[in-house]
Amino acid sequence: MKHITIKDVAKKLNLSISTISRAFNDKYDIREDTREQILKCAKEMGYYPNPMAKKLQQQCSYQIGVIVPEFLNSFFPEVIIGIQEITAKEGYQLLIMQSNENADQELANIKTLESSMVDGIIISLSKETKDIAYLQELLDNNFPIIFFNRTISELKATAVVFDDYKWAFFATEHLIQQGYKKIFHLTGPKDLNLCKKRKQGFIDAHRKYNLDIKPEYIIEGGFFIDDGIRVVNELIKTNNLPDAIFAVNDPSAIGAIKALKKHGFRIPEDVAIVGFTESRLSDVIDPPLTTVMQPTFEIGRTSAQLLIEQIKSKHQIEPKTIVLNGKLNIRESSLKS
Amino acid sequence: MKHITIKDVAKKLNLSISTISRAFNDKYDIREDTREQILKCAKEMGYYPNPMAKKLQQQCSYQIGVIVPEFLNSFFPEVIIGIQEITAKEGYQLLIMQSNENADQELANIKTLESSMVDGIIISLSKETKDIAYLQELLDNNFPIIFFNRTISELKATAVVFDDYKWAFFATEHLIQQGYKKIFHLTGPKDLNLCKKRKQGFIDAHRKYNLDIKPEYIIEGGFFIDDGIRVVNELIKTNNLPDAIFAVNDPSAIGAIKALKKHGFRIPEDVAIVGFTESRLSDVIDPPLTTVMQPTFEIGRTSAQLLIEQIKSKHQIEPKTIVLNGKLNIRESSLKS
DNA sequence: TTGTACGCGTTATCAC
DNA sequence: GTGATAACGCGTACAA
Repeated sequence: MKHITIKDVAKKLNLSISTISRAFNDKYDIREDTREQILKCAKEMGYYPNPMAKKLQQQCSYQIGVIVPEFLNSFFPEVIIGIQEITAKEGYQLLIMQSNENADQELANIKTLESSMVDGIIISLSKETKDIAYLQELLDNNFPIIFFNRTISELKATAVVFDDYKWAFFATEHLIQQGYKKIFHLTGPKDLNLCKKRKQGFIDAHRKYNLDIKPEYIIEGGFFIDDGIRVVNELIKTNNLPDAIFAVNDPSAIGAIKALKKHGFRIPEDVAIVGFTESRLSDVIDPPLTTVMQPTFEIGRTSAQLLIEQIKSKHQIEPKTIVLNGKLNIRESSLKS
Repeated sequence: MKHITIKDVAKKLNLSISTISRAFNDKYDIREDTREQILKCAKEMGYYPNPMAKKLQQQCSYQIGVIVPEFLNSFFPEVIIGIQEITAKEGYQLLIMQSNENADQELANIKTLESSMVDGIIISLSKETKDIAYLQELLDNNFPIIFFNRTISELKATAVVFDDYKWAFFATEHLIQQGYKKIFHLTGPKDLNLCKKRKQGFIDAHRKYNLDIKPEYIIEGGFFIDDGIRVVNELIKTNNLPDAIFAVNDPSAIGAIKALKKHGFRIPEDVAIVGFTESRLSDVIDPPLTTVMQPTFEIGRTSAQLLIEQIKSKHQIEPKTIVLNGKLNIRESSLKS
């Protein structure tokens, strides 16, 4: 099945290829009837411009690279759907890659995308990324990159983030207002901004209510179910359980719930739990998990919009940080009966 | 940041562009030392062949389209990861699209991918797809397409599927062997092969044990949590609960569990539940869900391998159906105490 | 309004 | 072993 080219159409209609081309790019003068004739004939012949040739000619790929740490949890897929919503409308396609939470893989992905000549990149950093030299170099060369959710302070770039501080504050405040006194925080990878922010929100909420936080109230956890299980098992073993737990994210919270239930503790009667980042799981776990809902689709849409803006504008755009808002979904896991 | 081209390298080294090109495509004669010199210099200058030009010249995009119904559940993401494993190695990139379980969207995706000149497509059909004329036309034109999981009988094409019949049979048999007698089956969209197969497995397992299936034992459900909830609520209302339920997939099973628990029924004491298609959720729900594990990554890898095979071979390849194997993960939700 | 001719950056087919 | 040169399919100054 050989592809029909512009030449075939030109030959068929006894016109030059430029005329055909013009009919398809409506920024040129062309008689309306020839234009219509061409479009009609082209459609009949099944012609459409060869994207490869077009890209080569225009020196841009109309493709956007997306790098996420993973897409097994629903968070990143939802963001990607948001991105796709915008980019599809503008005629861009997505090359989606995952870093697997691995900095080397991430760098390799970036280089692959770069050499694929994507017009821009939307990225959420892996949890272990520290070396940002290469990214910064791209940014300095005016290559369009938008960061979302997972960012690093040193990076001078446009980012779409969630107000982690505020909502961690609210989530903690919710527990305090429910009357819980001894509240533990399970943190995530400590280099990530969002973890720092969530931790700070946790601390400042206590400050507001003049509550003490002992050092052992803040425990290094992680992003996965297993992290929650591990940490809570340790607490149970050392007989040092809190009234309530504020986990850095939902999987971690779910791990905590599973471990507690396994040892016969009731939730929220014995220990209340609050998660972060509404996920499909929060409504499946028993009891349903109180958690902070992030505007995942919105994050995607905003990132995509900013990126396309940046791609289209030829001059440098001043980096800015967009902070999106969320919501606290209160469910059984944190309700004092 | 202008890109370095082959010309720049040629000029710098006082060589012709053909020589440079040869150095990068090692199928031609070239003196080893000039070759090394070129590669070294190119690296210093930051040159790499422009993929767009290469693609135009070679008339193939080195990109593969992937169309899935959704990627919010972990099933499709896992398949995609499997696909990526293989394609990345072979230098192909993925254009991932989702049909949103919508036949029109699916067709639009196919056409977009086609006009993007992807070298092939890997697709899992939406649950409502019936009109396969366009796909069949592509296939007849020798365009490489691999179907996985969701297929339609009429389609003459290579497919990678799961042995839905066998494992539905085993899952049902497991319930029967546990001593359950009145077992209901919640089905999925009835046009999909996999739903028909799972239903048949359910029926034949009963036949093997000479158990009757009354018509009302088979209930039209759906693929989502809400479908499970809806159906079970109806059963509760009409006071017609079974001993056990075999659901067409995990979300459906989880919906059933949620509805039952909400009305105070215990699982598995009052009603046992078995799901299908191991998902992240099956281990989060309480009690843990007995379910059939599909080799998601393997499905992806196999599909990718077959597709690449088909892309590389110029002549027609006889359609074949690859059937992959699974495993029954027995957990609490189906264990008679 | 339309046609001619060149360039985009490669690879491939010739000569030399 | 290396260098011209013609494709690949398109957009677009420039000429007509």
